[in-house]
Amino acid sequence: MENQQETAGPDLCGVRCIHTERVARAGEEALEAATLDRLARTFGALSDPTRLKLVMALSGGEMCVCDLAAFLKVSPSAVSHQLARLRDLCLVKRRRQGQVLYYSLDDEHVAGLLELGLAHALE
Amino acid sequence: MENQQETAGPDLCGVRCIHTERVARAGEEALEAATLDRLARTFGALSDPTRLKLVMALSGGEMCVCDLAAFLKVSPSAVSHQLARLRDLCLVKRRRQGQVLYYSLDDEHVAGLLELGLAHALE
DNA sequence: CTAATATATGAATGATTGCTCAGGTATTTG
DNA sequence: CAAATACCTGAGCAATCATTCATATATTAG
Repeated sequence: MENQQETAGPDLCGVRCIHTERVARAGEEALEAATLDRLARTFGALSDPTRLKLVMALSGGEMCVCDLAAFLKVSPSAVSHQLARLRDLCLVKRRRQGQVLYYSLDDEHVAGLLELGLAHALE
Repeated sequence: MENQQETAGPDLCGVRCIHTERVARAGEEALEAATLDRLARTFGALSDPTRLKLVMALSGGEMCVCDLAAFLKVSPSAVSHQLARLRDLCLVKRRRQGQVLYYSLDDEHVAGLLELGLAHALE
C-alpha cells in the first residue's frame, strides 16, 4: 500500500490517488509554509476594495493619511489600520514631514502586481 | 468652503483636507467599483495558504481533484469549493477526461502574479 | 437499466477580518 | 511647559470565509 495518500474527508477519493508521481513532484517543488503564508498575506492585503483603491491611488503619487481618508470616505482610524497592514508587508512606505506622514508604494513590484492583476481582471 | 472633503469618522481630520487637488486627481483616475471589486476578489482568491499551495502546484502542470486533495491533505469537497472560487475568477480552467477533471492555470497572468508576488515576499 | 466513481454544491458553523470607539504617541505652536 | 494637530493602536462587534456534512450531478462499467 505504498501508493496511497491520506485524505482528510469522509468522502475521500477511494483508496488511491490517481497520479502519485505528479503529487510527489508537487510536494518537492512546494514552498515552505512560512513563505507561503507571507505570500498569502501579501495577496490578502490587496483583497479588499477599499485597500485596493487606496493602493491604486498611491500608484499615482504619495498621499497623506488625511488625503486618503477623504478620498476613500472612511475614518482616518480605518485608513491607519489598513496602512499598518500594508506597511507590515512592505507594500507601502512612509515619509514624515512635520506632523504629516506621506505614504507611497514601497517598490515597483507593487505597481506590477496591480497592473498584472488588473490586466487579468479586465480580460 | 469648497476645499473641504467629508470624512466618515468622528475623529475626522479637522475640517480641511490637506491636498485637495491631489485627492481630486486620484478620484478621476480611480477605477469603477465593479472593476475594483473583481480585482479585489482576484487577489482574495490568492490570499489563502491552502489555495495558494494549490495554484502553485498547478503552475507545475495540470492535476486532478483527487491529486490535489491528496497533495493538500484536505477533503475533495474542500478542494472542489476552492477550485470553484478560482474558476469563477478565471484563475484556473479544467478539462474532462472520462470521470476525471484535470485542472490547470487559466493563463500566463496567473503564473506571472505568483512570480511577482513571490519575488516581493522574498525580497 | 443499476452500481460505482469523481466531482460539485447548498447549508451550517467556527475562525478571520473591517470597521468603530476610545484611548495613546509624535510633532509643532505658543 | 500646555494645547493642538496628525496619526497610531488595542478591544469589541458585525460581516465574510474555509471547512464539514449531506446530497446532487456526471461519467463509466456491467
